[in-house]
Amino acid sequence: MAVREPRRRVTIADVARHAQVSTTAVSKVLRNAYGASPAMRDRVKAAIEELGYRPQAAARAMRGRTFTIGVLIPHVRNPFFADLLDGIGEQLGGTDYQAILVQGGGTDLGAEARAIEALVDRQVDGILMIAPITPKARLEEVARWMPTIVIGRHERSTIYDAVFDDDDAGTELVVRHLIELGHRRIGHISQRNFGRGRPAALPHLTRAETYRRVMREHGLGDGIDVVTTTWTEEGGHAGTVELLSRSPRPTAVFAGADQPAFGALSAVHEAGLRVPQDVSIAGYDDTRMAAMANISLTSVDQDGALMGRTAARLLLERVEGRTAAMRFSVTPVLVARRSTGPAPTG
Amino acid sequence: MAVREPRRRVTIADVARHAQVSTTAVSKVLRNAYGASPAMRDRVKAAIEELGYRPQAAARAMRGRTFTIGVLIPHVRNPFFADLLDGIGEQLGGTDYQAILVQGGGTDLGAEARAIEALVDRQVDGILMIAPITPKARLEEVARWMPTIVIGRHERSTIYDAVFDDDDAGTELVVRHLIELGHRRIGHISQRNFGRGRPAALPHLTRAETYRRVMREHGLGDGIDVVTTTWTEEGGHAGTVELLSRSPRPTAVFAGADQPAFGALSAVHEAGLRVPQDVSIAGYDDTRMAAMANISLTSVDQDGALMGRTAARLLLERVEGRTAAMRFSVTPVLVARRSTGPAPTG
DNA sequence: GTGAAAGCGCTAACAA
DNA sequence: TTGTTAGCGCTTTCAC
Repeated sequence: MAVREPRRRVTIADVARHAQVSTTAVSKVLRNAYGASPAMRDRVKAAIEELGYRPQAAARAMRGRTFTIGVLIPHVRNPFFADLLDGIGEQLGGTDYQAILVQGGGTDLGAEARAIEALVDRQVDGILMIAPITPKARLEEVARWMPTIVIGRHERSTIYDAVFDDDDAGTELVVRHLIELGHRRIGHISQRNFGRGRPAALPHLTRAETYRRVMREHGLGDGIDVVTTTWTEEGGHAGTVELLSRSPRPTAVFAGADQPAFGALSAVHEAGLRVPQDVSIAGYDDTRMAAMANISLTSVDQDGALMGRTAARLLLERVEGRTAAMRFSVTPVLVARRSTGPAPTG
Repeated sequence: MAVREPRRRVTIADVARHAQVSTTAVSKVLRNAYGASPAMRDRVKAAIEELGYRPQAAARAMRGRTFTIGVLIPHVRNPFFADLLDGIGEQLGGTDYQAILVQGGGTDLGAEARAIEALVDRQVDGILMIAPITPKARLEEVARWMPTIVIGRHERSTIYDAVFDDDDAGTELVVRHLIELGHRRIGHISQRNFGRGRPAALPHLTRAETYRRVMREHGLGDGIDVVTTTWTEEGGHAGTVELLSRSPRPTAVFAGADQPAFGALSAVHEAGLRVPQDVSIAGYDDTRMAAMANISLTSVDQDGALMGRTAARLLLERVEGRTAAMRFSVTPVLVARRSTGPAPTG
């Protein structure tokens, strides 16, 4: 009972036989290649339909394309990545390309390396890497093999394309916003650095750097206070607990991303303090939860769907043959909500 | 500049030449197959190491396995699925199998069908389907081709394995909890039904059914009020706005899942009502956000990581040859928090 | 225990 | 325009 039937799959040869043509003809029709008369196209298409034929990606991979786009994603738990994936899906919809996702961990260089290799081993036609922590040299090594787009990192490369948010501008927006509200002691939650080498191109490092710069530019060097955790709800919570234990304690926290900001909100709440009367909280990413009325988190919007669409478009261009490197950056917008307010007086 | 180097990949033949053995020998070593002496194993392994050889999945797929597990996921935005994926990753880690994810949409039968076909076309060794809306007949058709585990649906099948939460028990827990708190008019937010045929096996339908049953069993048939939207923050918000417009309005809302529950919280907040003094809100899934102190959402915990681990384990068993069908159900636990409280008197 | 050789389904030279 | 044919990199008989 319930034995797997080794029913043979329909192949290109079956279609050819059924349509009374050669396998070459079928192959041409499948790829919309030159050299097949309209009449033959119709017959082949009819046969494909009747037999329910579907090309096997593995066999195609041996000679040509797999029509597969590999997406490296640190972790699906980050809601901002969902926006990126929406954009990617939008751009790929209607094409013959299918996106497959592989989780890289986001905090484990080895796991990410394995994820990238998994994609390479599976002969995808191109790779979209979302905020990889892998050293640039290795990224370029991969990019030499196959079309690659790196999302979220700022370095210049002549071998792969880059799509990123202007984290410097976005951070400046939030930090200035807080300073204009009268805050002088502003804590910042940053992420542990998991990569090696010179990874200054990663968002969390740019954000921390810009935060420091803007603070100093406003003569608030003494108000700088950075704690380093992971950008999760739990990490944001722990980081905020630490910041709140300072004396004097900061009157505002720039959490670096929405996920840790949610944890920050809960930590402030637990401490019996009010947002924003006692402590202002700001995030980054403008995820959907941030817009909920009971959360109302001030954040920075970087159009994730646009980034995703652009990245996918650039990748398809590369698959089609472009080799010149391109860079695309999104300009972020501050979305001020009720989690930030004037600094408490006194 | 920046031209893609068509540098040939290292193949099994290169390894064989380098180790002075046949390609057959290399293949045997790779698969830990019988018929290779320890001495030969060592030489081949050394050659693999030196040359940096990696097997190409596509070529393997032509004859044997791809060592790839396909995961169909409705949408990465649902945080509960992240728990499932954690469990799957945990179980697959250390094996030679790699999980690849494909998004199916969750609300579009056609998109899901394409996602499943994409997985089949790519010759994965097995498929894990998370809450598919595809008719059972089609699931069984796929399962006849390749090892399949269905997560989240309750139907019995002799062809695929099922891993699911006991939604009936979980729903009973929440609804009774609300009734015991004195609520008589309890609204419920359900999901539109996107599938066809007899999809009574999907979680949202079980939850709605059980909600109705428990209400009636407590003589609260008149207090039943179900609105149907999508299980997103936005959907939960819209559904709650509708429920709050009733007169008399419900004193509690069982949102069916955490995501819509978050939207419900925001809708109640916007209406100028207090949670739980005016309206109690309960979700399902016990996601991390639910535990945040400022949210403190009453929910039902279904151990997603355990479900994921189990599903992956069952799938590997099937890949190794098991054909008898198995079912595994997780017993949910109520997690009462501050979003639910006594019904307002009067 | 070892290796030669056939062949998986498809694409792309090349001939016709 | 059409078809013949030689592989792509691997696994798997089946001799030895």
